[in-house]
Amino acid sequence: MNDPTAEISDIVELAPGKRAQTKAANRSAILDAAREVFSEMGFESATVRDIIRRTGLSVGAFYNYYRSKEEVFDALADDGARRFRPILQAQSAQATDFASYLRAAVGAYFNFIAAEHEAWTRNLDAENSPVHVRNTPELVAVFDEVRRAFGATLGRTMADDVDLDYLAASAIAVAREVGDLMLRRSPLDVEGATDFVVALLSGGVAGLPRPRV
Amino acid sequence: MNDPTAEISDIVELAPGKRAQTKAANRSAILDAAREVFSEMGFESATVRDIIRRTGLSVGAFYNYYRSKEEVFDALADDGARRFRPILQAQSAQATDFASYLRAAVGAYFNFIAAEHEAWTRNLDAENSPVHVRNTPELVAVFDEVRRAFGATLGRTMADDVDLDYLAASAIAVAREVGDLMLRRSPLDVEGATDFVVALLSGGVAGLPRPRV
Amino acid sequence: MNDPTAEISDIVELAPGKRAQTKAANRSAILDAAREVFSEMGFESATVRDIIRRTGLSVGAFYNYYRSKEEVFDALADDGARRFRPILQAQSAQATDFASYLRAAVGAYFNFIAAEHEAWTRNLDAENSPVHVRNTPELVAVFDEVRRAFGATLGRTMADDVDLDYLAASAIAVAREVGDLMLRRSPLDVEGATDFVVALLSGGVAGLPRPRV
Amino acid sequence: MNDPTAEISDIVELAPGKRAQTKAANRSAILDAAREVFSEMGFESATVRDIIRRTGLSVGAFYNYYRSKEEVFDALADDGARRFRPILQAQSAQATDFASYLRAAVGAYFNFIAAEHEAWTRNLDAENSPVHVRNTPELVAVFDEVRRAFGATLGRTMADDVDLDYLAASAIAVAREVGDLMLRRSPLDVEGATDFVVALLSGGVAGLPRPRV
DNA sequence: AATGAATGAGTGTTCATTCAT
DNA sequence: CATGAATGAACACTCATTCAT
Repeated sequence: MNDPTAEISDIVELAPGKRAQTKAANRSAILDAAREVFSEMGFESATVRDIIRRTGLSVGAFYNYYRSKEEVFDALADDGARRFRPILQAQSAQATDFASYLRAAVGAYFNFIAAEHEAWTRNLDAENSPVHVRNTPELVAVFDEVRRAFGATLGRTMADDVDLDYLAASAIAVAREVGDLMLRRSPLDVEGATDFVVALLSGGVAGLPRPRV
Repeated sequence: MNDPTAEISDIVELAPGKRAQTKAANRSAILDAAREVFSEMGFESATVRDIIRRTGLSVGAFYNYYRSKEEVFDALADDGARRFRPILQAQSAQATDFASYLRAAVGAYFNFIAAEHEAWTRNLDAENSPVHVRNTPELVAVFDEVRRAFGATLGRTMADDVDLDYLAASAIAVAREVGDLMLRRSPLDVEGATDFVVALLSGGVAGLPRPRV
Repeated sequence: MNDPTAEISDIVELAPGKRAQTKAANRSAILDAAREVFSEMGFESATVRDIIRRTGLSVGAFYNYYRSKEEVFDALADDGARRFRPILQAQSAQATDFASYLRAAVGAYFNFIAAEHEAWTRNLDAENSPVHVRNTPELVAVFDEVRRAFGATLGRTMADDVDLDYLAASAIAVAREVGDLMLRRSPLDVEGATDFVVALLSGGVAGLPRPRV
Repeated sequence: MNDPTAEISDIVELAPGKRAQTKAANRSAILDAAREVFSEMGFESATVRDIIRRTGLSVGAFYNYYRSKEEVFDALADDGARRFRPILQAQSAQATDFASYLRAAVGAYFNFIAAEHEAWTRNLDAENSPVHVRNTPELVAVFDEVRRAFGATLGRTMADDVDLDYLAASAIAVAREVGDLMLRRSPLDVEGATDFVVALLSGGVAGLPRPRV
């Protein structure tokens, strides 16, 4: 920055914006790596070196993009929320009753995590992992969003004398657990998982769909 | 202490069990402190010093009782499981159908965590806590047990072509979430929470009870 | 001590001096254990607990007999020297020339370590041991004694224009090394080892005896 | 530093090797410090902090260069062996009989330790040191090499019915002891020490040279 | 005296973060 | 901006020693 030759070579060697592109690429490379690493080892166990190792960058570079390990973690949450919220809202905008909202929201969520697949590996090996794994921050953010949206939709649909807090928490928990399990199975069956959650939360055990073997 | 003979035997010979009493007290003090600390900060973030600080003991004392940080963590799981499993089994022994088992199991769980109250403070301040919170190991153990029992009961009741994995995971997640919320509320309403969970899982949103304000 | 019944039972149950006997026995039990442990693990690696574990006594008892780990170590040296010095002196009293003194001294040393056998296990597994083993303090003391006696005898025998320091150090080193090797072999051959050392130091390689296979 | 072009290239681009130089310097500074510290206090007593204190570096820096305390210790052995072995081999290649090999080997060893002087300070203050001193790993490695070479040469010269193990161990022990003493004297007399060892091992006490006072 | 739980300074090692190059 | 060596606070854990019983 205080090196004038840098400016020149920028112009000569790089297309305009090329540097900005690299910057953005690095930022997101770190973010992606962090998502993986935090998923696999949890926030505390993950080291900054674990993260940058996957990017090919240097430790120093990490601190050029994020001020701390904590900051990437938060950025991850922001990122997840920023990308999922619009999807969720779009999907659920036209929902009129609880069941349709539920289906839209859960479907959106499952499609989202299915798309992120790799990155959301998260609990895939939770069974045998050292137990000390952690919530990806994106989940937290997403859950907050879902919780809010849920509350709103429910308020519109049902008499608000139902225990909304309990219901929202329950629905989110179910979506989360089933989502994790869904990712663990192959082939990936988003529709089946969505059907299950919607059915369970709408009609209870009695209305549950039969899985196709 | 409230045993007058203790004073006498103290002088002549060691009060039988006096030392053992202190040891047991310290052991459980460490266990309690560990439960709190792991709840508040998670396994990784929690330091051995965090734990012993709450007991007034020394670092060395910690290692007199547990061989490692890991071991207290495991002991916590054992402890929780050991105390809850029999309760759970007793309660659910006579259950004949899914609904009755569900009610017995969930009721047992909610009563258990309600009784542990203080100790199970767990996520009570999760909202404002440093985000990096974690599962208490006891929960893990208990959940495993519940999951197993659930599978068994369900097999008896329903055709086993329902997605048992999804269902067990969902039920456990719901019980957990609602249980946490329940503890956060006052007055404590175990019955209400139990009703909610049973109703939701049995009949879906439609059958949900109305909360008494 | 402030327990009057103890005094009584001491008199009733134990022969007079019995207590003193126990004390002496404990002292030497600790000493023996320490010799073994220091031999096997070296001073630094050996822990006080390692030592008392072999005596059946308690940590506290250890500090009743010795003020510190260091003190047992020193006591070991004193002990070794105290027991070996008279033997050495008796054996070498009538020696008139270097060769006869050498034979007497080396023989005495080899017999001594052979007798202590077990305790002097010392380097027996030095080859595969973690390298970080240490000189038993007894060796140090014994060596000092040998060195002194050597100097004296040599002065009498040879013109003192030979390099006494070099010679004494060499002879001690040879005795030590060969002694260690001797203990490693079976059957134990004190005479053969003595012959070797005497021959080597007296007449060099040329005069060496042939080993019996 | 004494390279004028360095200044220029420093500004434009990193001086090639400048960093590498510092790294190498630090590495060897740590190695040297470790040699001293291990010599003075032994492996167990020596702390990593003791070592780095002498380098002015930080604890962390130590682990930048060596993965563990153990590793520096081993590196020390490698280092010593790597540097001495070729010298030893070169010196002893043309030896035809035991006496000439002995002279070449011992001479090489004494010259080596004399050259290393400072570093090999080793036992110089062993007399008043905290007793708990230890073999520098380099000695171990070097001794192994000497032992091997000795066996080979002796096999050629003498009937192999002499006790080679005893002889090799003895010769090595003598060289070591005399070497230590030699370093303690001033002026340094490598030739005198070599003469002594060769004479003692070849012809025994009888053939010993007279020291020049 | 004997016991063994308690103490806490000290050890090896890790890792987020800084900064000279 | 990138690099990666340097830093040092912090951690889990050990162990000589003390001391109440």
